Formats: sequence, C-alpha cells, structure tokens
Amino acid sequence: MKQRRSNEKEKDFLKSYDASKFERPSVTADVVILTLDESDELCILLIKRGEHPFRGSWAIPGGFLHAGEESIDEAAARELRTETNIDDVYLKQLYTFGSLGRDPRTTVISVAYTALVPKSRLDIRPGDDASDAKLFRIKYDVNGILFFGEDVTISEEDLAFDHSEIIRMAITRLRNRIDYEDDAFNLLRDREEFTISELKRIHETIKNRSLDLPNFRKAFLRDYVATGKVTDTGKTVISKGKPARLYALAER
Amino acid sequence: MKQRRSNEKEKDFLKSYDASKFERPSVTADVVILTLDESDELCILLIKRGEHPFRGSWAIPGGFLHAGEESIDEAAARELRTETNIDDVYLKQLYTFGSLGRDPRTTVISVAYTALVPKSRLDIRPGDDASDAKLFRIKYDVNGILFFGEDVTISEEDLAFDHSEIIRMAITRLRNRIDYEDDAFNLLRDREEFTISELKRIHETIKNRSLDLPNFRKAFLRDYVATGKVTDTGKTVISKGKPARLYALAER
DNA sequence: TTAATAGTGTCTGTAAGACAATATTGC
DNA sequence: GCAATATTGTCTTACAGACACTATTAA
Repeated sequence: MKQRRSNEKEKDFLKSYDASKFERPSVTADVVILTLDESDELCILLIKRGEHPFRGSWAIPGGFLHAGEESIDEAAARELRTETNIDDVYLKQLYTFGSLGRDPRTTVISVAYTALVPKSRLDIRPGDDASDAKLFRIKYDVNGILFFGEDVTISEEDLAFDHSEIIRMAITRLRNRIDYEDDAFNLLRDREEFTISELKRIHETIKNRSLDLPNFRKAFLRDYVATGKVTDTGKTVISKGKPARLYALAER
Repeated sequence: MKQRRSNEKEKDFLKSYDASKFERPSVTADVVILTLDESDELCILLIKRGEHPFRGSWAIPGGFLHAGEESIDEAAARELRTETNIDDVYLKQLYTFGSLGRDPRTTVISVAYTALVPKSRLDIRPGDDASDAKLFRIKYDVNGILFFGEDVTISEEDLAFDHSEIIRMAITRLRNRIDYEDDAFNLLRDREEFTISELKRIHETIKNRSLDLPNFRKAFLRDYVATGKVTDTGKTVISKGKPARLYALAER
C-alpha cells in the first residue's frame, strides 16, 4: 500500500511536470446540429464515417481538438464550419462524454455541443473524414428515435460510438430550455417575420406535443412582445383563414 | 499510408488512425467540493498546490485522467476520494473548460464536477500534489467571492487557473437546481432528522437571501411530505421557542 | 409576564391550461 | 353560406409571496 502510494506520487509528479511523458487521451469536439425543415420538423445533420472506427456508420460531426492551436469551443465552431459552412450561430456546450471503451481505438474524451441553425444557411458538405453528410428527420418511436434521410432510415443503434446518447441529451436539453430561453428563434432566425402559429408549430415540434394556440399566444404576447424582444410589424399574411399578424425579432 | 491529397486530409486521417502521432491535450477532472459547516454556511474544499504551475496558490482539487484505466467520471470520483476519503455522494459533471492558455504549461482540458458532501463525512487530507487542504467559508462581496479559511482569507483572483470561474458556475448551478431537485438533502444527509427551519436555513445559505418561513413550510409540505419523499417522525425538538417537528428522509 | 421560535390562515398577483366565442379570410 | 385559421375572452387551478395571527416553549 505504501509502495503503491509512492508510485502514485511519482506518476502525479511527472504528469504535472512533463505531461508529454504520459499517455493522454484524445479529445474531440462533436456537434449535434439541429434545424427545422420546410414542414417545421426537427432535423439533424449526420455524417457517414469515412474512416475507422465505425467506418460506414452514421455519426454526428466531430473531430479532434488541435491542441495548442484552438480552444475546445473553437474546435466545435471549426467542426460546424467545416461541415456546414456556418459561423456565428447558436452553439453551446452540452456535456462531456468520457466512458471507458466508448471509442474502441483508445481513450477518447468527447466534448459535445449543440448547434441550432436555420436551414437556409446550411451548406452541407462532408468533411475530410466523412464520405457523406445528410439531414435526417427526427421521429420518435416506442423503441427510441428514428432518423429519416432521403433514401435511408436509421435507428439509434445504427449510430457510431455513443452518439445516440449524445443526441438524446441534446434533444432533452433543448426541450427543457425552450420555455425560458429564446432558442426557438435561433432555429428560424433567417425568417425575418413570423406568425404566432408558426412559432407555436416550432415549439410543438421540439416538445413533441400539441399546444393550445390561445394560451400560447397569451404567453407569447406577455413574454416576448410586452418585453420588447419581439415587435409587431403591423403587417399581416394570408394563407387559408383569417390573416395572421406578423411579428419580428426586435433590433439589437 | 495514403497518398497526400491535402495537408488537412492527411492530418485528419492520421489523427483518427493513430492518434498518438499527434499532440494531445492533457485532461483533468476537477471537483468543486461543497459542504455546510456547523452554522449552515456554505464551505468549499481548496488545496494548496504543491507543484508548478501556480505552486503555493489555492485551487480546487483535481488531477489528470489516467487514460485507459478509468472513465472521466471515475477520475472525478477518485479525486474526491483522494482528497476527502469519501465515496458515494452527490457528484455530477458541471462543465468542461478548455480555453487556450488556461494552463500555462500546455493545453489542459478540465472537466469540472460538483460534489455535495455532509461535513461529518469529510476526512480532509492533501493529495500527493498538494501541500495543504482546507475548508473555506464562502462569502459574497461586491468584488466577488471571498474564501475564509481558519487563518487565511483569499479572494477569487488568488485562485489558480480559471478556478474562480469554475466555482462561480458551480454555485450558480446549485442555486438554480435547489428549487426543483433534492440537492439540499445531499448536503445534510448525515443529519438523520431535521426541522423545517433547518432546511430553510440551508436554502437561504445557497440562495444567499432570506426566505419566508410560512411560505417555505407550505412548499415543503406540498413537495416533500405530501409526495412521500420525507416523513414526519412525530418527534419534536426544543431549542429556544416552540418545539419544532422533526422530519426525516423517507426510506428508499 | 416576555422573547423566541414554530405553525396556521388569508389575501393578492400571476401563470398554466381548458375551452367557449368571435373575427376575417377564401371558396 | 361554410371551412379554416386567427384572435379574444372566461373560468379554474396552482403556486409564490406578503403578512397577520396563533401556539408553545424557556426564562
């Protein structure tokens, strides 16, 4: 026991003094990129891995931290940019995943981020380590989440690594945040003007349940219009019934 | 080895294939260990660093991940055990800090955790990399947080690395969680039985503001007693005024 | 008795949710 | 006119907070 303790001690000393002498884990920044399609359904960007491990499996985009050259937040932004050509959107750290064996190669610590992106700004292109990149519609099933691509449908178990866990956490977090943060607007920021019904539909998508329009409207007027976060444009738009009033994000 | 198509591509390939050829960051698990003292004031365990960098400065306990031997959660638990001889308490991941230059040596990614511990279970002993370890009372000041030790008082700026930021985030998170999670009980779990006033005082400490006892009581009865999480022992305890009823955590 | 603490009751304002009723458009 | 959608209004319930009031102990 004593002996073991002094071994420990030397290891710690050397580690803090010259960390390069010791095995270090790899660190990746992985990004759950969410958007809404034309029907206001929730979509996620997945890439098809071009390299081992999990070559050929779908995964969320991510890549190794360029240690010394960038912060972990910058690594996440770089991954987002690489995959979608987007800068400057909602991008927040989600959680860090570091179970043993989550990567079959070696110890990989994955710092996961969530990005909320207006679809119109997406310019999808597979990064160097991917053979394909696609948007998938997210649907819920008794067995979990299904991902509907244009020509493929995959389930949670098909995803590489523990990415299904990461995605589930991202969706849960978004659901919990949407009531008291302005996240929904980040998903539609390209839409200059919008109606209450449109915003309600987005909330319904994220929460995966239907909402009462009169009550939603009441809360919207109280929390966004009365507080000045959103302004009434005075304009209306006509679709099938009574014209709806158009609102817009207030200037900042 | 593949043909060189672009520097980026080759870099990525090698990184994913043989990550040891590339510079990796060091990863640490750091733990904000919080407890309450006899006066129900919030305290934090800080260690005095015995090694460079920041040798001699106070810091939260932490250490390098033993890559391949433990998960990041296990590393945090190990750090907690090393410093306090405690296992099996509230220990949750807080946030991951990975700014450039947060450690002067090299890139260090720090996965921070929060531990809530009953003081009676604390058995403080400096780890191998520390020359001292002490509890400090947390006090708020116009300039930030002050830490009162038995014979030292330090301020946020005296802390090593970005540990003041980590501590502030831990306290903020605890404050936001205490209303809808049962965290407060984890800070007093050794106290078998407790009165409503005692629990209220803990909430006041964490929120750093005074609460109304009748209203606190109402919420306590509704959220804890009526739901069965806490049982009324039927006993009372006398101090200075009317005897107070004793409650206890329900058996699990 | 008084001081101190515990506990009860009441009132107000606000928010969530169910849902009825009305308004304005295209057809 | 009718169907569809938007908007307004009403009612109930729940919770937060302020605060008056009562209860029970020690000294």
